[in-house]
Amino acid sequence: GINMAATPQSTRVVVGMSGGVDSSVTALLLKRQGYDVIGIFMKNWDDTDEFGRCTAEEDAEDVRRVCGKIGIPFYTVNFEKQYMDKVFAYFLDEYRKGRTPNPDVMCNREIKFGEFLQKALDLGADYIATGHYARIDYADGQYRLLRGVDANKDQTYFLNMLNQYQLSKSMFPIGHLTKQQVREMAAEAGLPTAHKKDSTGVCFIGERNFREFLSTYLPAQPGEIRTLDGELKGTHQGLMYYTIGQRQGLGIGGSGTGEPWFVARKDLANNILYVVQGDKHPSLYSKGLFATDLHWISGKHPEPVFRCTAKFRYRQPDQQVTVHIRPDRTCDVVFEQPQKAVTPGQAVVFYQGEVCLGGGIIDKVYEDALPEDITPLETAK
RNA sequence: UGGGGAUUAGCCAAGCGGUAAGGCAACGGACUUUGACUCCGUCAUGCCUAGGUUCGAAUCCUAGAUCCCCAG
Repeated sequence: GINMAATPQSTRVVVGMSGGVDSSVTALLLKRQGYDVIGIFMKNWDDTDEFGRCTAEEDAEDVRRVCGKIGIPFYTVNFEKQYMDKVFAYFLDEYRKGRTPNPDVMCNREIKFGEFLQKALDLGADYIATGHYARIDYADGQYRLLRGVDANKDQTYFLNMLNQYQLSKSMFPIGHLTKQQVREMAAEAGLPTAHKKDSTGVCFIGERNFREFLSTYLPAQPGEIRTLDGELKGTHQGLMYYTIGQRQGLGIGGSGTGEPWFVARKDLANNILYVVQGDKHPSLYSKGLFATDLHWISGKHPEPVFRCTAKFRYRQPDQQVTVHIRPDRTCDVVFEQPQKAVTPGQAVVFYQGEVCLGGGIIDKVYEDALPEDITPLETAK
C-alpha cells in the first residue's frame, strides 16, 4: 500500500520522457506538486532513418530542454538490447506466423513497466510516472487501472498487461486531463514541446514505411490473391504485409460489384491471401474469439463466465461480450453483436465500466459456429 | 474481307451534337503510441487511328485498326 507518511518532497519519481508534450506535462505536474522528480529518456531503438537522421536524438534533445525548463535532472538510459529481445523478437515472430502483433502492449509490460521501472528503483525512486492517458486508483488493498478521462485518448488498451506490483509503483498524472488541457498547460508553462505533433507508429520505432521496414527483417514471399470462391484476383507481395480487414494495397479494382476489396483470411501454408468484396461481407465478421495469455490486473481469477465490455483494437468503441474462462490462461469471448475484422495477434482488452480488467492475445476467431460447450449468451446473464 | 456489335484514365463505367458523371485501384493528407479501418483531397485539354460535316463532335459521316458474336 501507499506509505501515508511519505510527503511529495521525500518521494522520488522518475518520469519516462519521450520528448512529447504528454510526458513533458507529466513531469511538470509532479514537479509543481513538490515531488523529487527525475526525467529519463529511454533510447530503445537505433532509428537512424533513410536520410541518416536520428529522430531519437532530436527527441532526447527536446527532453533535455524540457527538463531544463522545469528544473529537474535529466538522464538517458538505453534498453535497445532488452527491447530487441523482449519486444521486437516477439513482434517478428508473430509476423512469421502470419499474425498481426501489438508490440506496444508488450513494450509496456516488458520495457516501460519492466526494465525502466527496475532502473528507476535502482536509482532510488519510489515511483515511475509516464504520460499515459490512464488512471490508477487504490481501494480495498487493490490497485485498479481506470480509463483516462479523455475518452478520445484513453490508452488503457496498451496497459492491459500490467500487474498489481507495476501499478503500485506507477503514476499517470495526466490521466485526469484532456489532451487539450495538457497542450494548454504546456503552452502556459512555456515548454518547448507544447505544440509538437503527437508521435505515432510503433513505440520507440516510430512512423515507418511498413512494408519497407518489415522487409528488412523478414523475407517476403509473393503469392496469389484469391476470392473465397477460389477466383484468382492478383498477386500479393508477402502475407505479412497484410492484416485482416485491410483494404489498401491490394491493387485490385474494377471488377464485381465495384465495391472495395478487403482481406478476409490468410492461408500461410499455401501462401494465399483471401479477399472478399464489400465492407459488409459476412466473412469479415465473427461471433466470438479464442484468446491466450490471459492476464487480470487484479491478480484475482474472475468468475468462470461473466459479462463485460471489450475492445479488439485500439480506439474501438467498447463492445458487449461474455467471457468464458478456460484452462491455461485462455478464454472464449462471445460477442453480443458480430464484430468486424477481429485479428489474431491483437489484444482483446476487457472493461467493466471505467475499470480495465485485463486482457489476452487473440488467437483465433469463431466465424460461424461457437464451441459447443460454451453457454449461450442469453442464459449467461 | 458475309452480317451484326463493341472500342472513354490501370480496371469497371456514364455520356446519344454543346464543351468528359460515378465506382474500384493508385497517390497525397487528416485521424492514430500496433497493424488496420475510416474520413478528406488529387487523378482523361481528352474519349482506338486518320480524315470530313458543323459555330461547336466522345457523340453524325467516310476509311482504317483491334476485339467480340452470328453465320459460312
